[in-house]
Amino acid sequence: MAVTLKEIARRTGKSITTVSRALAGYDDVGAETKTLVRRVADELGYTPNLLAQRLQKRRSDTIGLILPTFGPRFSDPFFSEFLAGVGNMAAEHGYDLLVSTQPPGERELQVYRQKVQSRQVDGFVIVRTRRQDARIRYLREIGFPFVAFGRIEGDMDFPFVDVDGIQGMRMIGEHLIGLGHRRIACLAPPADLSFAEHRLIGLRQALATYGLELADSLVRPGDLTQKSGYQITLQLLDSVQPPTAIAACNDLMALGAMSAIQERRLIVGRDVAVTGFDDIPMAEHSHPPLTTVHQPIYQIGKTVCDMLIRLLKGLDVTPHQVILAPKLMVRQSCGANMHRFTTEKGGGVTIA
Amino acid sequence: MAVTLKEIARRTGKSITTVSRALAGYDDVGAETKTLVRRVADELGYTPNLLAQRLQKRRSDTIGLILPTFGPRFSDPFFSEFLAGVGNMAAEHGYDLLVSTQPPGERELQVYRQKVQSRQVDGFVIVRTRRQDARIRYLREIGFPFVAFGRIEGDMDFPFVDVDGIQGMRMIGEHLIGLGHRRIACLAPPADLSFAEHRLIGLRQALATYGLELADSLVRPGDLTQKSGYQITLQLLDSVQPPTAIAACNDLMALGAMSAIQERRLIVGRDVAVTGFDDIPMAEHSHPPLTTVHQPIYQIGKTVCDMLIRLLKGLDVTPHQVILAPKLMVRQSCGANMHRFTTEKGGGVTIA
DNA sequence: ACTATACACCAAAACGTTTTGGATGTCAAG
DNA sequence: CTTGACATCCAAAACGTTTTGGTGTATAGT
Repeated sequence: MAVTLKEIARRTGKSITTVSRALAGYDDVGAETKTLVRRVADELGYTPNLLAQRLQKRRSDTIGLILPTFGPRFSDPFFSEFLAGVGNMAAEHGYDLLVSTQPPGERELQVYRQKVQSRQVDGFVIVRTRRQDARIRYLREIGFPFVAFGRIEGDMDFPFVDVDGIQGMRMIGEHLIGLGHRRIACLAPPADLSFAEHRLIGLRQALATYGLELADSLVRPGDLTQKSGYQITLQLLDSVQPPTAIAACNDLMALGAMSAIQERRLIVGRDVAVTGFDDIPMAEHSHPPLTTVHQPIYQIGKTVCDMLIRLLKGLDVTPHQVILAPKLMVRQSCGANMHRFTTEKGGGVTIA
Repeated sequence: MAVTLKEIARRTGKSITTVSRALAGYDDVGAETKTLVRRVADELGYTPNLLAQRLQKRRSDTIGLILPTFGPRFSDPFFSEFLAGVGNMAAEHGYDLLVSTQPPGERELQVYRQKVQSRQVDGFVIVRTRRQDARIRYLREIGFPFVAFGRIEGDMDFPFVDVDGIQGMRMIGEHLIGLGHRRIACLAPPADLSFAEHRLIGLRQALATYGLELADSLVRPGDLTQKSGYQITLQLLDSVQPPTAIAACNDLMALGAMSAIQERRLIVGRDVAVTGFDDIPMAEHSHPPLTTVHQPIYQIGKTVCDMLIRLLKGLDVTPHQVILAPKLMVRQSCGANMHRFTTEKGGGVTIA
């Protein structure tokens, strides 16, 4: 059977109280008693029963993370990296990470409510915020602790971390325009996502600076998967006036776009430029390497989790709203650096 | 404050016992009392305190899943899909999923031990088994419930699900040989992983059937990432006698291999054939689409979790060892189906 | 000799639930 | 009027921990 405080108390001839306090290091326990208790506890391999501890302390020491999945073939390199960041930080502070998957919708909120009411978690990490985010509205309403990755529309008096999507996409836009592109298409995210808006605005800003406009026909909403990037790009390439550049709002769609372009026997970077957003590990090793905007996803996961833990511990959380500057990663899919891409070894055409 | 049984008892004028039993549906509670109690519970929005419930029931209704991550830039599409499968099945049966990340090694086992001893989880899902798997050895030793995805070396009297890697890789080998390849290189997984051995055996078997051998110099162990596939392939291409086909033991490395080949301005499928293993979502939409072996990862996640839950509930778990037949997905990276790849639309050379 | 002050300890309550082992009342049968 | 069966209810114990509010015993100060 599991070893309990009671058992240690019996063996040391002390009371349960004393044993508990000895192990916790209180100084109303004698030095000898302390060492005795600790020795016996070690010998028996005592580990406190967390369930009991949590009931008594009235907190679960658990952080909730509910992944908004879409369908069974859910596979997002973005999330696995984020998860690692959150998970490691949580573990570092002795918190558990309770992970759930639930597509956005009616039931999603139920899950949050249930976890709150049954006191299963002490706080939530919210990912992929929506412009109108029912999760955030609910949690704020009841005053339940959470930290979001991403912003929302309207009142934003809550802790979050976000990357400046406007600036990121503006950099992409300016870079593409600098390379001579004028007909730029955008593979947009679902419109209800917060970052969708930002990224579109950023792209529009870049174009506006040069007196250009983003034609509605060139803004194509996808679902963030490689497949949708692929399909939309095929359509774009088959249109009467295909774009010369495709700015995808995430890397997965950008990779799909590259596949589509290559399938049409066109050269990415030369015939059509492609850019992404996220800088997932794969971006660096795709062919050609993907020009994109770097988000330190792992680090963001850690930061978000750290902020939440500070919040839970009642510590000061400043700044409680962090907007990170994105970093443009110019590689070859945009047509810049083509010399590297073509001459390095295998010969072939050199475009200086 | 939170609503408790006590509060309901107070309001209904019944005892805590009766309230508890009424809600649980015991039939030693009068019909009227039952409805009364339920009504009041509903009105107050009662949700049982899971911490208390679990302490009393001496189980955590929680399944542990510890991801063996490597480094901070951990990003494996394989895991996110598996996670979704496990998570959904767990949720369906009212179980929580406790996710942790921990690189293999000394500390990893500590984490398992700690979760077991503190009664944080009722059972584990083990992923990416090693040939000598300390996790499995430990859990078996203490008789703690778990189900593994993957096998181990030696005594295998424990529940697991696995895909027949030998057969899968044999199919790959035979397919490549059928296409005329004789110099086949293998991008192998780290040797300590269980499936590494199986896949190499499968490939060797295929070659042996045709009186061929797998030269040691062509077996290159990687670390399963795209980056390592990329680097190893560059080395292979630069060697005196480059292979005509590269059989990667997972899709990520295969994708890296394709990048490397393309960077050398060679055509994947024509100049060098590439194959993968896993059939991650990305495989279908890479360029060219990746010939690989399909593993129903989401489904495996569900099955593994289901088996574990049955185990925990004391239900019959038969068969408790499942080996799934893999499915060869012939696409274009291997050089088959090249007509589709080249002629579909964009013109260019047709290789019938 | 009396009061402080510190020190070392502990019984009991509490956290919120489920289960155990009755208690009470009613009704029909004997 | 008893007896037994049945239906309905509940006090108390238990799960394993932490905290509260003490008690008792030296030692020091007056």
